[in-house]
Amino acid sequence: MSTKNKILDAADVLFADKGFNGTSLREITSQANVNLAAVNYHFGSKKELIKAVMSRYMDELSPQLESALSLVCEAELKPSLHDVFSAFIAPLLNLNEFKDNGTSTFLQLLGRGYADSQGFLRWFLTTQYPNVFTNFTKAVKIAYPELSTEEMFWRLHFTMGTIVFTMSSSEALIDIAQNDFNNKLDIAGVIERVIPYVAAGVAAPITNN
Amino acid sequence: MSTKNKILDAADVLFADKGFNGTSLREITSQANVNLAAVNYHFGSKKELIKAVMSRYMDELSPQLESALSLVCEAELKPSLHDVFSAFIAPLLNLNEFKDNGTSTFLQLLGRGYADSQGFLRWFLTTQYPNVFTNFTKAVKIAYPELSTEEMFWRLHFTMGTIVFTMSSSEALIDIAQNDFNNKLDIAGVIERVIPYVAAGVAAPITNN
DNA sequence: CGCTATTTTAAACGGGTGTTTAAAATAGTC
DNA sequence: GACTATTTTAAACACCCGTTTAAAATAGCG
Repeated sequence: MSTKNKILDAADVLFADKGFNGTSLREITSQANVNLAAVNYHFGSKKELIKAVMSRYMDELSPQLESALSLVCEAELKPSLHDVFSAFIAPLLNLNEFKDNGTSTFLQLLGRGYADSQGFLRWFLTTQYPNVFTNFTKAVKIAYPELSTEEMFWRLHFTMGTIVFTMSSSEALIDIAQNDFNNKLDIAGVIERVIPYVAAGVAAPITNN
Repeated sequence: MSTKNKILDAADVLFADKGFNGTSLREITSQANVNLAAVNYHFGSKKELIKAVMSRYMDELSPQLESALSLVCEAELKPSLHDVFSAFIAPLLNLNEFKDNGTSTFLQLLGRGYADSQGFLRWFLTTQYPNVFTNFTKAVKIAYPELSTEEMFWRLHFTMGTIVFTMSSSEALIDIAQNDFNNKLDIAGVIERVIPYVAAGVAAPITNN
């Protein structure tokens, strides 16, 4: 395996676990059995390494997400919000075949990216992968046309928050669920539980103010 | 003003803005016009300072929250979920009188605490202020008795995620809302928008699996 | 005032950070 | 097989971190 991939593989697990700021290049390179300077040789800087880690997932995910969403939009029947959000399930779970624990790791990374580094990752995602966002809002608009653009903006951000936060602490939650309720749950189970929640949230009655 | 309070005031703004790990003691003390060593003299360590910053808010908030929730529980009519979640509004907004931008700052701090330092703040809150959690789950149980304890566990965590994530990036979102929709919004407006969302999410139909 | 206790201060400590350097090792090509 | 280009390596760089020290300043009090 190439040095570049060894670094990427070590980095995304550590980044997901301890955050971008909380993971040092020395941890990454020693985990990857690679010289410290290799990161700056192959990627240029730590910031570029972070971008590369995220790109590896997004380049795999975003085409699947786009086609799943356009499939929902072009269906015969008008889709429900539950249909729209369910379109995310398969592409997200496919990340598990792309890489071990890919789904969980990617969603944790997403959560880290929103908290660390003052929103630079948000900028990166929305500028580098804008189609995912526009296709998604288009699908929601079809499923719930009464919702104003502004109201939708807020509710989609609430949804983003729910997903990202849940997944970034999903391992701890799964542990608690297993201890307290003796219910063995995995990442797919969490996703199936969160979909009805966010669909109902977005579908909430419109407030009049 | 005492050195201790000067440090606390500088710390909570900086912590909210850049996270706990992302803020150095040198930034805090120079912002507070105070000597670097004062933090360790008055608080013992950075970790204890973080606890002190959170305690200052929680000690103000938690009694108000407890009484607001018990008031909802003891009302004549069975409360709706919207009633339960609305019980948070007044106590949270009261933080603005306790301190400038108190509501926004506190919620941002909460969001930071969940992301940084691998859940030590979650431990701190649930062990030091457990009544808030138990009263809240009690209230939800009254409003929606059909919901199993396990399902409630998950939905309350989703809710926590929505709130925390939204508020930790609320300033950026308010800016976007103002530019794109020319709609001047403040933290109270965000709270009023998120309440219907989370209430509907928790009230979602129960999945059968 | 004089004495003690508290608080503030400048300086240093030991350690970790991302990045750069220049030499050594390896791979690729004529 | 010699020569170039790419990759790897150990070492050092400059800087920031939380914490500690011991002396200086201040406050409180009989």
